[in-house]
Amino acid sequence: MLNKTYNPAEIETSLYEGWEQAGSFACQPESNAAPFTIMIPPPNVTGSLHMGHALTFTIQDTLVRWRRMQGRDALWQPGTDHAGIATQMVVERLLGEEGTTRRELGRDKFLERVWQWKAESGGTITRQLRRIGASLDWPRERFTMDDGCSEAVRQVFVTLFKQGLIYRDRRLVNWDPKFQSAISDLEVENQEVRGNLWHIAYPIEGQPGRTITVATTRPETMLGDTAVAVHPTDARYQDLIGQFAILPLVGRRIPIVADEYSDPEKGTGAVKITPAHDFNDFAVGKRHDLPMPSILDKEARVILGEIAEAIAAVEGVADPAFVRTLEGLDRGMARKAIVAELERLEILVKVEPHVHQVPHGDRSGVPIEPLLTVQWYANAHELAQPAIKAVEEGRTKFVPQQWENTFFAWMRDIQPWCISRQLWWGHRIPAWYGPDGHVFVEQTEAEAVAAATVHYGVPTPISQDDDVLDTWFSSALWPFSTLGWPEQTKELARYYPGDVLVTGFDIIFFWVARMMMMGIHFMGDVPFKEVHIHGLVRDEKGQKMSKSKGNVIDPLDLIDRFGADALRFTICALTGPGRDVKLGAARVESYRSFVTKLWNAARFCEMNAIAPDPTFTPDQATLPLTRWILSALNDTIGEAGAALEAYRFNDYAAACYRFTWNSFCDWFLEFAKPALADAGSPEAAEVKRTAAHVLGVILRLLHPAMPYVTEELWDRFGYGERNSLIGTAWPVAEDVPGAVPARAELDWVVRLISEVRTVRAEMNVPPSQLGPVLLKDATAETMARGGRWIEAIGRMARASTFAALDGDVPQGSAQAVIDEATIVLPLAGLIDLAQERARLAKERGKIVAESEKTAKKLGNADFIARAPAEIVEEIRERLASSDAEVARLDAALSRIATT
RNA sequence: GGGCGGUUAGCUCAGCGGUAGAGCGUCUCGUUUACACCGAGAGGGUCGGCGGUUCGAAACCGUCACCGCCCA
Repeated sequence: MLNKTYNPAEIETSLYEGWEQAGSFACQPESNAAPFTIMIPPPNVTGSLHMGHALTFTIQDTLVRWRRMQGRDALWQPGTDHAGIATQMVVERLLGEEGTTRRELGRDKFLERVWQWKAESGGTITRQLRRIGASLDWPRERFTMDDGCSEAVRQVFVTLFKQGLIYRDRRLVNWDPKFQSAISDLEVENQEVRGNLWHIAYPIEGQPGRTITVATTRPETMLGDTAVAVHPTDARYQDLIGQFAILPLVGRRIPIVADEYSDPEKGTGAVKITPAHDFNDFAVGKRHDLPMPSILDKEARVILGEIAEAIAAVEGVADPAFVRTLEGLDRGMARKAIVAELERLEILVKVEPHVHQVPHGDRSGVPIEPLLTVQWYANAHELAQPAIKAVEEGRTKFVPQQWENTFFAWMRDIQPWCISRQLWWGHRIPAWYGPDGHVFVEQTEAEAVAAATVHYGVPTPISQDDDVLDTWFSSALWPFSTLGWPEQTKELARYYPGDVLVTGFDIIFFWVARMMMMGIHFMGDVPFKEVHIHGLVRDEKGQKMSKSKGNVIDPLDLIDRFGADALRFTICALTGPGRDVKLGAARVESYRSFVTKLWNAARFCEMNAIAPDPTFTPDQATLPLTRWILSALNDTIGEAGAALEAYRFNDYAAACYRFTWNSFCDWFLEFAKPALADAGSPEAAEVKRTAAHVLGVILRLLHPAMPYVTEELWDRFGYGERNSLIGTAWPVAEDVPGAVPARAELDWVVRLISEVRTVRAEMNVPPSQLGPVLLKDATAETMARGGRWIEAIGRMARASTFAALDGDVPQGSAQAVIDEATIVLPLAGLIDLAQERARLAKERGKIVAESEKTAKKLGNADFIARAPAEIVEEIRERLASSDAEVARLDAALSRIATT
């Protein structure tokens, strides 16, 4: 016997282990089935499961389980990426707690330590993914730092280098002073900061007393100024273009240049140019061929080395002694000192409070310092072109399609991709330098040594580049490196390209773009045929979840409280295309009711000895009841499949919910009760076999969304072996004979019972009070139909008898209209006639309004002339039926009119 | 400043040319042997504003307002 209530915690773990041990998640490379491949954007190895993961993995698992049931050979490739910065940070923090540092330990020991950490703690997220039921092919789990992936990285790097698509360059990068590494544009977050706009007067050379006032948010960078820029058309400064200003504090003469970058509307219209510490200034510096001295070091402390020769004493403007005191100061301290000195010199004209965007490292949280360094770059512009083309040509499709625009906008304006990172944890760049700095890029040290020997003519010591590659460099290879590339494995041939990449829109630039570029370049084909972009998970109020807001919901907590199925079904129910998902515990709690409802329906079936009968097929149905539910089931199968096909998880969930609760439980099982009680009849046998069939289909339809409870019920009922639902075929609609009349009949019964219930409820007739249900003016066919359902009408409409009414309506009757007939409920003494008249009048009012609306439409000659004939016909029928209903209501009213 | 998305019942959303819908919540009734994580019933909307196209607009077009996100 099933328990009275469903307890997810009791069964989830053992069901999952059962599937996993049975190899139910495994792909079948040797099979003839069409493959279905999903490559996950690998989660960060330091990560733990958050609601975003719960959303994306629920969607993916729903797709994978569905396709697997459809007979596809599903490969859902699991794994994690090595998350260079994040992982290094985690391990450094541990070292800090132990009172040591990465540098004290040394590179090799540190890396050992990271691997140790990975072994102990790197499996958190993969364990948690099991809790939500994700059916990933675990034995194939990969890690971006494992040997195979690392070999792929080296091969790709060397190949791209030799193709000229990877090169070293000295340019500005986003420098994170905390990690002391370059970071990606995408790891930079602009934060609004309340700062100041400092207006500083720069004296004009040779024109005593004349100054040009620049406005800046970063006065500390002025040590590195090499120009002042004004807009070419700015009338205020025309005569100064080509002149020189004296840079305060430093004493260097710097040109005043005309450049459109300067905005006449902002500040004073004159801006100081510090090419080595600002991206815009760098561009100005390039255009005007300006020197680019760096005045901040890798920890964002002042250095004077590159401007030492320029430092000069200028009376009242520049004091070398002051400048020398700045050396080694942190950028914040330097700002204070410089502002104070400018004040003292009385060349600080104005300080204006100013709110502006300051770039911050998304992990370190500190302001990013643009820094001139030599880094490795990939020519993203070139790699992007085939990726753009692939999307233009529809070889990769975005769903919803609008995200293509985001992809195009990013890819068409893509900047050189800085791929080197000044970290220890990651793929060390396979580049070695000779004593003269000549670079040898090879896959192994031995090959590099050999190349160096050839180059120099004698064996020559070389040393490897200290830097590692951006984590995304290896993630970009994931769709093929995990399949064994560069080996030409059978998996690679079979599962590449993948069918769909499922991810959030914030990931388009990260994985989607990069996987596209690398996939096309190295595999000659796109890495996935579709990209399904889903929304973000937010809290109930629509706020983004964040630790600082304290509104984070832990999916594991929700699973503990309500079960994985409830969480998963909630996610499906709330996931419309391109919509964010607003999720709170209350939503999950309410969808848990659905899981319980299914459980209880199954329990009811069990109590009535409903058991699977593999010999049953829908074409054997003979009764209106069974034909009706089987036909409705066919509709649901169609809706659910079409919804999943279109990534409309909300429609899929709603179709299953509606059928299970509203059709199967509310009506079918209720109608089935007499047949079930009368176990011996052929009708009872058919109803039972049908109930078992329908329940089995419900379990199959719901399995992708609610794998646990459906598998449990499937097994307990004996539809199949233990853990077999996951591998059972997805249902298809099967022909049901006589479906149309069966549906007309049951539809009528449902309407009759509902009408009677409505009238009784509105007239406050207590359910315990039974009464006759009489039909006036009903055709013989209608009466026969009602006669077949007399038991259900009695039980569900609280009817003592069901009969035709030939004579007058009994005193004190309530009435309602159904098709050609009028329902008469003789309730003398139980109802208030005045109230009943009011009720009928109100009903009549509604129908009259409807009738008038349609009549008006038909009175419009243009409508008759221009609307399609079938629409006109439909409106005519609507008018006829509403007029007929008004007439019946009028008759009903006149029967109980006061006299 | 540029772009994208949104604005429909108290809440969350579906509908995207032909009678305004669902789930949840609310109210009323109900312990009828699957289920109170339940059953029955009800109430609740000039579909953000204004124009336009059309026989017909919640839907299509224009415009404005407000909200959210992305890029400068």
